[in-house]
Amino acid sequence: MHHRDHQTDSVSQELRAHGVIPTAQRLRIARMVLNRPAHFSAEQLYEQVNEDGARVSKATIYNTLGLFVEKGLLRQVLVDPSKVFYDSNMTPHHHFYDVESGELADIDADEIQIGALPDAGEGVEIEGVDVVIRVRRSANR
Amino acid sequence: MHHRDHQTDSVSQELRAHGVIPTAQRLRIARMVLNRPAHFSAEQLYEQVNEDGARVSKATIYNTLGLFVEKGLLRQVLVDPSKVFYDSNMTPHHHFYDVESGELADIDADEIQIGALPDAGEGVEIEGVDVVIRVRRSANR
DNA sequence: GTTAGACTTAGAACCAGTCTAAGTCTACAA
DNA sequence: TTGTAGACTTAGACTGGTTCTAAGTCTAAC
Repeated sequence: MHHRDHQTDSVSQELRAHGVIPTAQRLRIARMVLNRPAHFSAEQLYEQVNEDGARVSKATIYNTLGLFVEKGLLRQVLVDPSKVFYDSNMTPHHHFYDVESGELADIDADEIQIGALPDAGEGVEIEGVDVVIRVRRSANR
Repeated sequence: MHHRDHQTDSVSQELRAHGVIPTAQRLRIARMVLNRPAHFSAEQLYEQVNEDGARVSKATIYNTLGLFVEKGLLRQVLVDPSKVFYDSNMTPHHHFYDVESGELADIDADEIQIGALPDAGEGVEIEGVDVVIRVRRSANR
């Protein structure tokens, strides 16, 4: 692995702040994905990370994605039954999903007013609210 | 296949009304699943359908679920990254998803007021809006 | 320097879902 | 009643996203 200043740069600090030990692979992934709105699948990330010759294994891609989700650096987006998408935008927001192209677009949380949430019951904690608007860019025009 | 009155009963008519030719397998599945609120996976349906000795193949389970979704008799619910759930409640509604147990519960559409939807753009048709509230029945009590 | 523990890796394994090719059923015509 | 066509069902092979395993690498601390 090349020697870089892995200890002091801002991405490194961001990982530490979330309880993630920064390794070369995690930094490489974090630089491509965090601090920039991005929607991507594990496979897409794998290809992007290894564009210039294989460096990071698939197992590490999956391990890192799982870890980043667990530590609050990424969210999963479930829109395609066949694979998981990840979203680096951690601000509260929702999604347009183009059923035909598979494209995802963010919707700011304040563009959708959700009224009082129904009571979930005793001792039930709400972990998150996901809104997906499925759209079709029809064969018009 | 046993002889029953496949042509005139109400389930049969419901299938025909949705453009689905009623076969013995489709009727068996429809009777277990339609006209009753139900959340289930393909695997769960496969087991339930064949409780008393194997009758309906996995391929037919998947074919039938896909057909029923296409014809508006069922909806898919994407909450678990590893498999698809199906919902026989076709009235507009949303879901609580218990992250730990995997249980799904319906929320009536009118319990969640969604404000004006953001404009999706020119010639873009909204196919559906899915709201999932992820909950955790914490380790209390 | 050694060591321990955490991380990464290649490749095997897993499993939900799809495909294939052969067989079955049904409706209908002759 | 037989033949035929088209739609459906089936077992089992296959696919592809994801996870597991076991061995190797790295690094921080002693």
